[in-house]
Amino acid sequence: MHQDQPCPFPGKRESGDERRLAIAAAARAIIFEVGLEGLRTRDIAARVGINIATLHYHVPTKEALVALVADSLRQEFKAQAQRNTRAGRSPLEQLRLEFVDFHESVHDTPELIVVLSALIEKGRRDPAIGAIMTPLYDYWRLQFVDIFRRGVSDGTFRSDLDPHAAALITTGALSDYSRQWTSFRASYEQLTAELERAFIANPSLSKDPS
Amino acid sequence: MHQDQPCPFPGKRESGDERRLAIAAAARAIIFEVGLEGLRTRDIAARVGINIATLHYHVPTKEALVALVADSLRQEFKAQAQRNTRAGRSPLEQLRLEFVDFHESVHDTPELIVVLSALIEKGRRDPAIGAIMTPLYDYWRLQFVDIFRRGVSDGTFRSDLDPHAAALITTGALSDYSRQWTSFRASYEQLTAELERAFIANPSLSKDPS
DNA sequence: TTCCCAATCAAACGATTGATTGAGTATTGA
DNA sequence: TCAATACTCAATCAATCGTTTGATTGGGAA
Repeated sequence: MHQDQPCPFPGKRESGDERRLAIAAAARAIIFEVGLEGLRTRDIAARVGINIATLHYHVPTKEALVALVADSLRQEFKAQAQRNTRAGRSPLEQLRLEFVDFHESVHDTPELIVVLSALIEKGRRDPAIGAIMTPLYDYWRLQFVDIFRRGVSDGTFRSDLDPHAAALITTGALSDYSRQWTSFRASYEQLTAELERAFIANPSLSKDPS
Repeated sequence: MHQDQPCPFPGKRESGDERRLAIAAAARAIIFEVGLEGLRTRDIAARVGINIATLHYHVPTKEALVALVADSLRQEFKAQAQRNTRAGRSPLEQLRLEFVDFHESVHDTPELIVVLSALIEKGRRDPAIGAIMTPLYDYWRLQFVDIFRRGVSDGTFRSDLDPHAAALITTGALSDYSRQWTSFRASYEQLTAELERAFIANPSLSKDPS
């Protein structure tokens, strides 16, 4: 099995944090490839390039390992959220920024949304995972709630728009698209364009009604 | 483990088809409870009330068993589609019928959409499962494509509406809702109402613009 | 009755699973 | 220099996994 450079300095050990990071990354890749039902501790250890006992030294149980993956996702989303501030931008600009960010995220790390979905589903049954994943998904949706709420106030979006429902529609459409884009006959651009048209205020008041 | 009346006539054996049906139902229930990663052939056998060897007599491998579950979903959706014909109804009526049908389906058999999602995700890696699940999900979405297309023609929906994109948004929002409805602050009625407002033609042409 | 065969089961097989043991080796601070 | 700490691994464990074997049951056809 492939092993992505376990250590930049051969012979030198990685620190505990680096190991845990590498373990989480390997676990993610495997979940992406064979799903949670195909996740084996031995495969993770092999991919990181360490012994199975070493894996258990850093992450005591498989349960803790899945929680580690969940937390690594949380940290990654948190970092992404802090990277680009949306201050001073109009609601429509912010919405389009979210669309672009999501597309880049799916393009750069396609495993991300797949693993996210798998863990959200697992969080439905496992409270420990749910405690991490549910707030994470909620946070993403609340970003849209905020955008829509302010867009309604300034007249960008329809006055009868329900921010919570609209946010739910948006995140649902985006995540569904990224899960299944292979079989869709609509491009991402078509999807986001339709989402915009679905929510923006009626343009016929300022445009020529045909 | 619980066992739901394996045979109406105690002592009499079930036919092969009945057994396979019961096996599929048991497997579905287990997938709903513990996910694909928790699915064990022994647990299925125990729930049906048969020996593990008998299970393998009817369904040779675990792989074939998952395929059986996928096919049982396909048959169920097919039956549902044929049950209620939408002939002679307006596009908006048909859209609302789809909303009601979906809500009833989620309410009556909440396991359905969960197992469906799990198998669609598995179908992303397993061609045998994908061959069953992808057309199934596509068919559902195409129902909406048809509704939107005809709704655009007769002026019910926006003239600039993209039927494929709108269908993708609709199915994505519905499936996402049913997967996560516990943490949403919007009700199903709010969701479907917002979906309608997102797609129907601008009412300001016939209503008083404030 | 006799034979056939779908259906069933108790028991076990070989492999794999997550996890542990105990003996190490490198690193660090005193 | 030395002991404590952090880390690693070969070897192994008990449990569980999907699957198989070989025998048995019972109803219908010949």
